[in-house]
Amino acid sequence: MTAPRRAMLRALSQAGVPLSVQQIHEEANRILNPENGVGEEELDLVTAYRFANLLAEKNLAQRIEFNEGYFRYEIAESSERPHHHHLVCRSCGKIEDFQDCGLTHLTTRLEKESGFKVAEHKLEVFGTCPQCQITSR
Amino acid sequence: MTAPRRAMLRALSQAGVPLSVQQIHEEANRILNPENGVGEEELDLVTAYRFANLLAEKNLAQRIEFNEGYFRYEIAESSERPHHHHLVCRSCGKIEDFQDCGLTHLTTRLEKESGFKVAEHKLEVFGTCPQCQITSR
DNA sequence: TTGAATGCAAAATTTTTGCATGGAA
DNA sequence: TTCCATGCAAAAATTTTGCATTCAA
Repeated sequence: MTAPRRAMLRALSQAGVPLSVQQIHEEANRILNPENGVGEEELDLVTAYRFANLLAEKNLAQRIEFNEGYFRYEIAESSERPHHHHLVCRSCGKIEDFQDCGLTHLTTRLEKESGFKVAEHKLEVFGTCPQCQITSR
Repeated sequence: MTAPRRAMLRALSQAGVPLSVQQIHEEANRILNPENGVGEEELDLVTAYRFANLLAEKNLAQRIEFNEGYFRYEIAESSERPHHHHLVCRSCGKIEDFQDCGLTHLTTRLEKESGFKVAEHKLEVFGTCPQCQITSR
């Protein structure tokens, strides 16, 4: 367990929302040394890519997509942070979690109808958060 | 309406499943001239990128993500092809559609609980298709 | 001490942009 | 004719790989 990895894990857990590799890189560098500016990072972007891939391979993190064209990473489900999905504000990017997606019913139905064995589902909900609804009026 | 665009639209509609830009490019070239091999395409990959972006901007196509790290494109919902989601085989890549995702309930609940105005949801289901379940035994 | 993780450089891949040409309407 | 779409070249952005060095255990 090295300092860069500790910083990246901390970045992920304190963010509380899925982060892109770029964001992991930025946040982790801030944690390592808040004084540093851009270009004087101690943590290389390559290391962030490698670590993110590693986490995903080992199923320690999940890859999430918000229709941005790249992955975000989030610490895997656990008893502390159980199965959940995201409600994303298209305007300001705010992310809220929600649980009880109620998809077990659907899963059962699909398995019956299609013969597939369902392993997982990916659900993200997009809209406008309360603040942005006011602002945009 | 040019030949390349006609071919790309036809590729999308005859595929019936969301295609990546690379796939749109390949399929459209096949349609334009089945004799051509790789490297002698008449349709440039750049054109496929531009057209895919155009379709998405104009809401004539939807961007779909299957956790592959890139977008797939699918002709937008219509009365002929109403709101649906995808059931994707992780083993062979087979894609089946399904309707009645039953998420209006969830949407209502989320709007009430979070104050968000929900605009859309992304749902994709992953698993193993019947054939692959047999093969992998 | 030793293997794994890192940084740096470079390469590979993917996507976008600029610009002159060509073709549809 | 006129403007938009295209191809080609090049650039930009993103992600991966190679390798020597460093560091945690």
